[in-house]
Amino acid sequence: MPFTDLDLRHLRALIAVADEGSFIGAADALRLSQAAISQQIAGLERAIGQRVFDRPGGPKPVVLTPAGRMLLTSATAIMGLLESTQTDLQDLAAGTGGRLSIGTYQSVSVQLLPDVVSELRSVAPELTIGLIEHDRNDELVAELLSDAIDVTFLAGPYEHESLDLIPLGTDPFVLLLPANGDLARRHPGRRFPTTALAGIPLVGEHEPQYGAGTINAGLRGMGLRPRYAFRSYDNGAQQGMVRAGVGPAIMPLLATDPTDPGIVIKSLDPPLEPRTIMLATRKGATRAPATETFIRIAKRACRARLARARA
Amino acid sequence: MPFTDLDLRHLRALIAVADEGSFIGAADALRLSQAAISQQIAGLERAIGQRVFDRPGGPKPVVLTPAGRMLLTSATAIMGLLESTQTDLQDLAAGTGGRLSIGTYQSVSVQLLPDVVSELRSVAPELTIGLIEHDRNDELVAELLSDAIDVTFLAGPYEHESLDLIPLGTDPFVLLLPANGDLARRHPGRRFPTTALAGIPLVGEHEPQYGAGTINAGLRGMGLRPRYAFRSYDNGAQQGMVRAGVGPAIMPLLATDPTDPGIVIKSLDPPLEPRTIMLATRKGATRAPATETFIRIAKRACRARLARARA
DNA sequence: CGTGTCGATTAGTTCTGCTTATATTTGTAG
DNA sequence: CTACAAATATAAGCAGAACTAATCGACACG
Repeated sequence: MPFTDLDLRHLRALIAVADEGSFIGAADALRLSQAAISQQIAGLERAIGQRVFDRPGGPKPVVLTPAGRMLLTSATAIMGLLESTQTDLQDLAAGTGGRLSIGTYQSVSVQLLPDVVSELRSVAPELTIGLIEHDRNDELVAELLSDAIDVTFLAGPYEHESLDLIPLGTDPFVLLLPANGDLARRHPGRRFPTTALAGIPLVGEHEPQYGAGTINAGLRGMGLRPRYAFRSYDNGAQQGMVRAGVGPAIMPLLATDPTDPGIVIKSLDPPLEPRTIMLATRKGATRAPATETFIRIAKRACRARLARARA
Repeated sequence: MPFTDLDLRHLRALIAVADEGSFIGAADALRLSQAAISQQIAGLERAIGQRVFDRPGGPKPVVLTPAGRMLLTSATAIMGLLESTQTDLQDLAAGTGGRLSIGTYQSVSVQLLPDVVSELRSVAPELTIGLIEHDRNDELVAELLSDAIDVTFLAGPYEHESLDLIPLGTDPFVLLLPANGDLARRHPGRRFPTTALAGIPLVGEHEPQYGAGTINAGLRGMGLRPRYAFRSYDNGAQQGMVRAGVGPAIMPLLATDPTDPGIVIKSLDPPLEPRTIMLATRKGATRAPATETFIRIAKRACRARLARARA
């Protein structure tokens, strides 16, 4: 802890005297008495152990010593830093500036975020938006708790004692089949009996990810023992494998591309417990206005997007 | 002037609390009571108009708000800057660090400075030495008065009301003749009658420089009207012209290279008023210890160099 | 539902910083 | 050389800020 006797008053006085060329001028500029400036500078010189001004006496202006020049450089830098910090803080309070870092995962990044970010940009053009993508909830939570991000999307069901969770909506798991395969022909309706998947190798995610765990748990809960013919982290790759006939896939609706003519999408009967899309912030932590704005926009956009997808 | 209510105390408290995770810990670290920290942080929050910590209550650690993080970033930067400034100031006081900028002119740069700088380096290895070279006194003085340099060599006679002048020695004007020319044969002694230069075109400096003015004034004072066959800013070039038989040159002894076999050096009789080599600093201005050291070394080196040259 | 661990608040004291008034220093004019 | 002008330094007193000690209130944990 440097300069325990030093104070911003001292630095302000130093700058003012250097600017004005006299103690009296500085006193005038700072709305203080000449004696106050004299004492400030004396205190400053006592604190650093060296003189910062030469006082020629009489009507001549005071001039900086080498030590004074050195300290003045730091003092102006500090004042500049404080000034910019002040405007940054005001921007932060207004929600119009600063930086907002958002944690996401793949399907959200692709399906939901573009709408949210573009709307956020139109509301707060000066805001810098940062994205960090992970595919596992616990990685996103770790980023949040280390303050690397301000807010994150999470896939539920999920509970965590240090988080405030904001549900945005539920994203049902659906079945993807090749458009002209056996299974699609055998079950032409919009629904597909889940048990009919017994013994069929699936296309899915790798184990450690969120989706695979809940899908497998749900299937096992119906007495099925899922096996996989192909696994990928990438939603597009999974869909491609389905199209190529490698096997059917169970994916969250938002992770699919329903415009693909090579596949058909069917709902499962009985359904798996749907994925919840949530936002999370640190429990009890003050949110920046920009974060609040983001949450509001995300709620609305998510509702709209899910309604569109179900249609 | 930003944050007139803000104080280094506040920033120190902010840093301590952020480090320790609790007000009590920070109070302990700063050797203050818990109430003091609480009031510091309250004052800080009042100054910036926003909360910097969320207090969860109970045994949980306090956490920074977005505004707190922003301010903490600036606060640590400021403390770091102050810390480095502190060590810089100590180096400056000890004369072992920092920067010393020296103004010079050509003959000093070539003949005197190498010795001085090398000795200065051995005494204060951490010192950064800067050189600024001009050939006219007033340019050097301008640099000094604008604080661009700490000290400068000057060629005298010279007076200036805002300068402290330190004479280092006198450097006599000597005559350079081609070793085997008419003039050298006609005046074989160590001295040369100045009036015998009447009507002979000389080699010399361009007008605006220091030397030319005093040389011409001195010659005119003896009834001569000097004319020039060749002029150059460069001392070596002038000496080369003498060697090539273009004409004789009058130069300060220190500007000559006496080891050149193609020329002979003679003293003038009667002599011109010799050039004084001086150092100058701002009048009444505190000198950094490094500057004092430099002056001491320069005095000694100059005396030694002039004695050697006269031999 | 008490108990422990925090932070906030209050009251009182100390100390710092400011102001007014005066002394001191330096340069300049007569 | 003296007097004056213009600047900083110093002294004394006062007002306000900051600190301490003690107490209160909130929250978590057992």
